[in-house]
Amino acid sequence: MSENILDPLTLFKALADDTRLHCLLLIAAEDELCVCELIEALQQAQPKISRHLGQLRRLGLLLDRRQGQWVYYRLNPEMPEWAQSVISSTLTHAPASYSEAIQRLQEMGERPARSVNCCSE
Amino acid sequence: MSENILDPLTLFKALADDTRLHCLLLIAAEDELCVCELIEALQQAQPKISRHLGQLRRLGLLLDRRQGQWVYYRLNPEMPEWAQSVISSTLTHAPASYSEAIQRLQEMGERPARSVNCCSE
DNA sequence: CCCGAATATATGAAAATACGAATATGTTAG
DNA sequence: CTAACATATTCGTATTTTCATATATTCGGG
Repeated sequence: MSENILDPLTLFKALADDTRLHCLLLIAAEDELCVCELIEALQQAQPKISRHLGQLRRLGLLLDRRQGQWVYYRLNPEMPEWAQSVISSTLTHAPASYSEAIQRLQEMGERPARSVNCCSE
Repeated sequence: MSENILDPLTLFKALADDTRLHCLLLIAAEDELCVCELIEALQQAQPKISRHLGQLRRLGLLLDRRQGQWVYYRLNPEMPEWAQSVISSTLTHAPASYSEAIQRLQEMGERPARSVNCCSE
């Protein structure tokens, strides 16, 4: 089941939704984010965020790991190079709504501490 | 009217359809193609091709020019750099269906002659 | 001026997709 | 075990997108 090769159409369909695109860009910029951080950054309902993250995971774009009660999502390092290139090209454009989300992240009070990337904050 | 700035979500929605994606990739690879060539290459109905090309043109991704009875489409050179980068990264991946379309193009008998890029065939 | 070829657009109907609400699962603390 | 919190899933519906068909437009030739 694992290695469904990602084709361009599938990638672009995945990126063709505002919530999914923002999640991916934020995660690409921050390396790893948990669901509650994305909820805060994007000001969207929890089931909505979760549903889209699940979709991105099933497509092979994201990996998740559970740490205690939190689930962290990160880019799948096995994503094809061209796809990573698409994402990073997009990241350089940084639409306004994206910066606002980043700022909300930084202003967010008690962000759950990572035990692996220790010493964030 | 003219310079609606292209944002990532709009681009990805435009690329999230098989017909539009193939048209864009083929045009990106061949510099310029007319509608009848795309019809042959993609084996799709004329109104279908035309509708999607019109959409790509309205979004500012393509430019068209009429030469006699034919209408030629090419990439809009004013497209933002990040968007061009997205397209060219994708082009390097070249899914199977894409090569088949290219081949159909080459096997196509009487392709309309360009007067500007003169001397094709 | 009329005809045929190439291309564009309009019109519903069908299919795909996204959403909110309710609910389920899993984790930690007590 | 139970309460409380974080996250996931299901379901019915509303919205969006696509398609096929029919019709319009533009161009070149007779």
